[in-house]
Amino acid sequence: MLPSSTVENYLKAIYLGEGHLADDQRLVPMGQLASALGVAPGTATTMVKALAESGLVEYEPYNGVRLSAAGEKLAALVLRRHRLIELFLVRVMGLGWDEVHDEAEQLEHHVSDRLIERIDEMLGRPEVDPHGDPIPKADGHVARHEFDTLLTCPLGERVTVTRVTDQEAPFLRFIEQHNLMPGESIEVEARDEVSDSVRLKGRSDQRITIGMRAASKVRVSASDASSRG
Amino acid sequence: MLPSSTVENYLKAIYLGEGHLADDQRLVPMGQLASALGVAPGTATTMVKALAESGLVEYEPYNGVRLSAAGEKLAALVLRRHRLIELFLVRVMGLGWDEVHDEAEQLEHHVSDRLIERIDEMLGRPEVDPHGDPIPKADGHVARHEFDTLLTCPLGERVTVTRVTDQEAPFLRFIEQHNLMPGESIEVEARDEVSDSVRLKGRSDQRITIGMRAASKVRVSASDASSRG
DNA sequence: TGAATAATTTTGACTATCCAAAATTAAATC
DNA sequence: GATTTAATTTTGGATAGTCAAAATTATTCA
Ligand SMILES: [Mn+2]
Ligand SMILES: [Mn+2]
Ligand SMILES: [Mn+2]
Ligand SMILES: [Mn+2]
Repeated sequence: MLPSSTVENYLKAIYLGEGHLADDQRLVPMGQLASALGVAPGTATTMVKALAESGLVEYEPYNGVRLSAAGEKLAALVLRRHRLIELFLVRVMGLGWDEVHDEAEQLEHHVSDRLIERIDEMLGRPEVDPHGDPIPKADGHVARHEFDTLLTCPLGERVTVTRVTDQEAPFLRFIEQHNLMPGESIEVEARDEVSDSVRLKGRSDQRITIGMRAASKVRVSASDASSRG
Repeated sequence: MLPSSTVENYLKAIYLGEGHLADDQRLVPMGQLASALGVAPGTATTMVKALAESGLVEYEPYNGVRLSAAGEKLAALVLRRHRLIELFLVRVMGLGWDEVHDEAEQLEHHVSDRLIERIDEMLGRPEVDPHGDPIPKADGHVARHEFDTLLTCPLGERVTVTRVTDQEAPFLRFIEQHNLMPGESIEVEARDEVSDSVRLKGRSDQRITIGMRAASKVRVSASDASSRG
């Protein structure tokens, strides 16, 4: 009865897919799901129908799929394992933040509850992973902070990077090389629609200009008093 | 082309099964293999024929199966991962030596070469796992020490426990509770065929009497100068 | 050496997961 | 509103791994 790694991957992909959507209409389209998982569309359809049978998702033909309460809890626990493992690999094993995602993608399905509890304890019950993604609690509850991106935050004010929402290694290495990792204090100097670019002032007034697509993947919060690492 | 965890488990079971046998006639019978893996006999037959197709084993119908050179190397690498993981879980994560085997049984298939290298480095290139089992090198080479068991070692001489060849948690807990773990210095006082028992003098002259079956699972070496932790 | 027993292999069938291509439905466009 | 396009589902088929039970081969033992 325990879910296979395939099932866990589907649930997680739906969970993450739902994130992009509004609170009411949170149906993930089949096409998006299939491409997120790297399977053919028909495969996703078949699989989702099976998941619906076992009560983990609700499926609306031609519209998409959403998680049931049970499915959402399971997905959150997979994500918890994933993110705790990522942080563990960076902090304890000394791996780079750009190489832990793929490793966690495998291990998240094969680590026992007992070991996860050990890791959580050893890391001091952390709230976020190396990319700033929140770590769900053991009961499946997730703290959902809403942050601005570099596209929506105020201009000319110091802000702190809180989260980088792209797991691709080359992007993460770029972020690291330019001191834009979570915790860094930066400022958006200007945005230009025409050139599709955003100009930043980074650590020690270092200037960088990045594209808007990239800018939308960096989340920030106001750099004043109230914050939690 | 990379082997599935099922294939890895078969190769490892054959490798370990061969251990019991003499150097010439090292064919593992199908029945033993099937029961080691917890599958039906017919399943093992089918699977072994497939392994033979891909050149990982040599299969003699009605006689049994042995590893090819390629299969032996693969098996040794799986065992390397298994044992490094066990030691890591005990030394770094603080798990008990009686609970790491099952965890390692899963993780051995899903940990990357990179992470294994990190673990090996972090542990200081260890030679043996928490049970005293030798850890194969990255090239597949294994140091095969031959040790006496408590059934064959000299009577009335101090010896050092080097290895405990049973992974069952209750047995390991028994060993631990009576200070018979690898590294402990003990002495066999007497053996009695009739009562099927072996009397030991343990740490601080503590006396224990165990059965011969159990005694055969504890390996020891002479307690004098030359030894390697 | 012939029958009884034990080990092994074969057969037929099942589940989970996947793909390619055809068929269908929905959305967009004229 | 009819037609083209895009998304989705269906169909037919494949692979890996498994089991139960029947058939076969080997072994034991009288
Ligand atoms: Mn995964
Ligand atoms: Mn992450
Ligand atoms: Mn295993
Ligand atoms: Mn071991």
